[in-house]
Amino acid sequence: MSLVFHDTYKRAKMPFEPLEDGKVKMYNCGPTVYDTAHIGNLRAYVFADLLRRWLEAKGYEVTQVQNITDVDDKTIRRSREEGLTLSELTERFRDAFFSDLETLNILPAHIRPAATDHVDEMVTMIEELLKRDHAYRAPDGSIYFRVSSYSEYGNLSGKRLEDLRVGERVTSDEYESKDDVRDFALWKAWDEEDGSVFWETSLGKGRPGWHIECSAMSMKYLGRDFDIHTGGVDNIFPHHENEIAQSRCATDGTFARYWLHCDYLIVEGKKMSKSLGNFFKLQDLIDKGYTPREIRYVIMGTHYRSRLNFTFDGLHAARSALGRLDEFQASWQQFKVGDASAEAATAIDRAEKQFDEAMDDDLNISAAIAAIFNMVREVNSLTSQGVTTVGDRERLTQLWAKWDLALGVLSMKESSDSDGDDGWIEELIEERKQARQAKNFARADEIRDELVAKGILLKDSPEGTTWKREAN
RNA sequence: GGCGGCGUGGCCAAGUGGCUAAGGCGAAGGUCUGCAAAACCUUUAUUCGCCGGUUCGAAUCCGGCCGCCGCCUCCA
Repeated sequence: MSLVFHDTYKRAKMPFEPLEDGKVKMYNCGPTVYDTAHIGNLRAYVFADLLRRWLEAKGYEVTQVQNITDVDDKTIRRSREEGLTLSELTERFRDAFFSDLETLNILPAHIRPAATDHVDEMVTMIEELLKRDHAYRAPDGSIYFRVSSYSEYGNLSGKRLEDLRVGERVTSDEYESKDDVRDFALWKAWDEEDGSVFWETSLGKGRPGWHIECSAMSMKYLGRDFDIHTGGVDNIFPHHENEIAQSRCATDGTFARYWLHCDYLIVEGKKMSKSLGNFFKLQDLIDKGYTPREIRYVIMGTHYRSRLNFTFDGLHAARSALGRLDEFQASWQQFKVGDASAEAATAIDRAEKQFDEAMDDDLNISAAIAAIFNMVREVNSLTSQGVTTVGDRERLTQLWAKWDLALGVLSMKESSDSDGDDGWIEELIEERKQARQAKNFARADEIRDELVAKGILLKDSPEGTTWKREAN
């Protein structure tokens, strides 16, 4: 069984073989920090996290680099609007972004470079491109990459040079200094709009173009050629196409060897937009009473190359499904003393194998989760027959921990619940217990109804009564 | 105009030539319970947008049609 990934460049699933045995070097296109991320943005990082976790589960030593774009048109415009310096603005949203990642149990990338800290590397690369005649300086002082100098341009996105249409969006003013409308900026000469944002370099006074940062930073930390480059499908063109062109032309290398892209997220079947009222940031959902764990489960639950339909039904389904997994884990405590049973071992082994095969197949998360639930059902059934033992529990604990590491959701803490004092609930439960012992069921039911009205569900068992909050 | 994707049970969602079309949610029935809830078990698509074709055999391949959607210069 071998690991395969769908490579956008080859448009096919390809066996994954890293450059260096046992090691994977991966670059994720990170956010432009001009605002807090919405759940669509966050999907890309949940995906990258799942990818990294699975590679690590396979035993690879992963080096993950995720950049922060902290200088571009949007960050500059926004900082001026808010009356902040560029770094004041970008640091605020960068921190908010990191915080969102942590909330979603996304492991921090090993290296998280910011574009503004790597202008020197970008300048060096642009100089090399100029030297090799893949770039030119335009009359306005900006430097552009000459697309016609790279014959393989368009291979990633499947666009042929001659097909690229000059759309209405390309105003003639903005591009009149370019030799060819398809050429893209490597270096933007300073203008009024940039205000105090500029670097004085050998290239002149200005700032880097967008695409060059990812080339410079990925190669700085991962080497000329590295294994995986990820991003959203919207990055395929032009961003990644341009990265490939400038990187290969500057180095003669391969650059990234596997390109993985995740699709968009839509909400309730529609494109997320503020006017439709279906535009959500992480905190918006938490404020509605959903937990980060439920949100992660939903975002993760659809294959990364499919469009994810994010719905509130789905969020509730996640709550039930996770509850079932939690109940399963809790049920291990009831296992009787004894050696591992052959029946349970068979179910557990099969599930482990199915999970591995599913994830190895381009991260087929649906099939992987199905393997978990199949095992849950089989083991529950064995438990009801009194078959499962402490020996089985050991094996389950081990496998569960492995899956948890890979998915990052099994033991993820339910936060944002139980803020405030829950003592009143315990008091009512105690009163009800006494009423029940006195066979005063009328009062006992009254208390239960009262709690239900407040969204508290009771669960009676031989060990006592426990409670939990109902889905809102 | 160019390139590309999608349409599977009430909802979400795997499967892309052949054992009985995964799994989750929901729903129904059962076990348990003072009654419930929760939990657990069982059941829940002769059928994969429609029409043709290829094949011993198709949700899976080919053609046509219908419907939805993405990208085509800075948007994860």
